[in-house]
Amino acid sequence: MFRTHTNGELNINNTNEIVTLSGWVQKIRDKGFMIWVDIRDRYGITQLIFDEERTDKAVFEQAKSLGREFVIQVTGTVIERQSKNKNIPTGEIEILVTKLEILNKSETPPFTIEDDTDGGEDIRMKYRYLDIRRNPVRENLIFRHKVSMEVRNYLSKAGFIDVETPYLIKSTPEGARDFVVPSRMNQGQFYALPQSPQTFKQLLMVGGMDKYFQLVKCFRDEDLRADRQPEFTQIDCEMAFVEQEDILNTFEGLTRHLLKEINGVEVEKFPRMTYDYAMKTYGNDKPDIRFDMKFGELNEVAQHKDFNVFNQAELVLGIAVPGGNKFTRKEIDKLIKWVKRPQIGALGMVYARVNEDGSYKSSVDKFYDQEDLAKWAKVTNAKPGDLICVLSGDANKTRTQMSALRMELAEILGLRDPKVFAPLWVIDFPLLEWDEETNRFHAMHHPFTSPKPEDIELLKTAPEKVRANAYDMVLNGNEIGGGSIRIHDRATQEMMFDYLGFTKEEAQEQFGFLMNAFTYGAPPHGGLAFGLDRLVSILGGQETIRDFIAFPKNNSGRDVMIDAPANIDNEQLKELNLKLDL
RNA sequence: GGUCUGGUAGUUCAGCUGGUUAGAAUACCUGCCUGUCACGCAGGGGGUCGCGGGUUCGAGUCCCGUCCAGACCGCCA
Repeated sequence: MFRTHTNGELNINNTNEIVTLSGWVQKIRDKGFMIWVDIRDRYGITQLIFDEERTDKAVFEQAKSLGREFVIQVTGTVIERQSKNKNIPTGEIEILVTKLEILNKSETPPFTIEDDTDGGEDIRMKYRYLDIRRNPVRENLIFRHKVSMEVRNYLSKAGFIDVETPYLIKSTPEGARDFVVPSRMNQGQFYALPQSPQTFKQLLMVGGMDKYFQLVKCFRDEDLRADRQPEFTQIDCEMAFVEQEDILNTFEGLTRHLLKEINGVEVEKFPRMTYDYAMKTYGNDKPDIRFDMKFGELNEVAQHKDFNVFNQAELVLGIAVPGGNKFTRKEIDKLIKWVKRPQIGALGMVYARVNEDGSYKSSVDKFYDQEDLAKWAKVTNAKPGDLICVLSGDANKTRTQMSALRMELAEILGLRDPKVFAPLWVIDFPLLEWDEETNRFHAMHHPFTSPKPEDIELLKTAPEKVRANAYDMVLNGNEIGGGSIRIHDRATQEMMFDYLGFTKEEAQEQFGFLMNAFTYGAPPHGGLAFGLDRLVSILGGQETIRDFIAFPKNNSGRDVMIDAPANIDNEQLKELNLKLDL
């Protein structure tokens, strides 16, 4: 037997018991006459003691040979410590060791296995198995486990059936780039890894499964970000015989359950916001509503004077920064420099201070008097002590820039509290989106999304105005889930493919299986998918999803631990009938 | 595909307008230490300054190229 107890459970009540413990050497404190060794496992830390008087000489010498991260097994007596450590649960006792066995030695690890490690991202990823021994990473993985178990339990109890769908499927040109897998048995042909099990879950609805869910890996061959991995996990769900309202209620229920069980937070009914409103008010389809700073459109109150920058602008936008008047000139200059960075791309920023006495001081006093600025304050809802920031130019660009500035300001002001949760639904997304590159419409969500019946007529005259039965769940400025009511009849689906620029033959070749299925009694259905990695990281209060993934990829899509992707040898290429042209 | 930032000891970093033998902390090794728990004290070892080229009497430092890492933009139905 390797252990009678874990390293986190012994306390003063176990005094005088003879126990066996196993674990890793966390720390050795050699005082000469006495050696303390902290032994660690997943459950905690227990202090071992070896001393000249009470410990057998051979064991004492053996203890001197230990090093960091050695795996050891000890047997000894639980004794009360002379000086106690109140910071850890086992801090009142220690083990007077009578038998020490080194189960495995260890090289000196490349970084310290501590909460505040000295290791950088790169080295931690290369030795991820050591990184996982650290409390924060281990706790994150356990946290993820808790979230996914809550999800499974909740959905299972609600009658959802977990069905696995295939990973080796067919490449389609819509959406993100596919990861492809060559087929040996079908030379010259390729599988694709699914970007999502979309069509399969719809076919499950045709198959009468009614309520389906799956915690499923999805793959997208696109560039990475701090919150984006090439393989990621979705909580994928679909329901038949439902309207949008049923789906919103079901998954609002799930999210509320998670916030309560995982975070102990009760939230109100989720606010709903149309896509148009979100874009106009926050410049963004995933607004962070933990704080206010809504956009105010200043065209009417700022375009009557000689200030040409504003007069020539399509849109003049202002936001009121709460308490922003306390910013120094230097801090404001820094903000101006920030919006002028190429990533943001604003040409400048106009600002107006709202003094405590209600008077104004702006960077454009030459053009605007107190009365003008009072109107700005009204439109942006600025109060005394605030700072009004104004950007102008092309409408879409200005909204995007202001949205970035709003988030930056919230960050500076500490308004993005990870312990505060502000979920909402964004609804009525546009069905189509014009793509400049290919000069045609793209499905904004995906081509299986149904248009709102009352907007279908617009498809002929103003396709960009057609709204879809599509919705996103947004939490703290992140899209954590999205879905739609799907098309479930062949004619509408054919029409959609037609609008998206597919020929009849292309549509049939790529999605014939789905449209055929629709002709055999497909029920009305719809669903939603959550990004589990992102959801977990937000509930866990952290920015990056990487620390909630056991073995993540780096910025360039590489696994630096196993060094993948890698070359394959010529034999393998030959077997697949592939030639490299590099 | 693009913008920005970085690459110096095992690790995290400092190293100014180019100028002796490239530093600190931590980790590691040795010794000392009668209750440590971020133990303490003394000593020691440890460097292809990412790589290639250039400018210069002289390059960690300046220039060009390149590779790697990170953040962001494009992209992510």
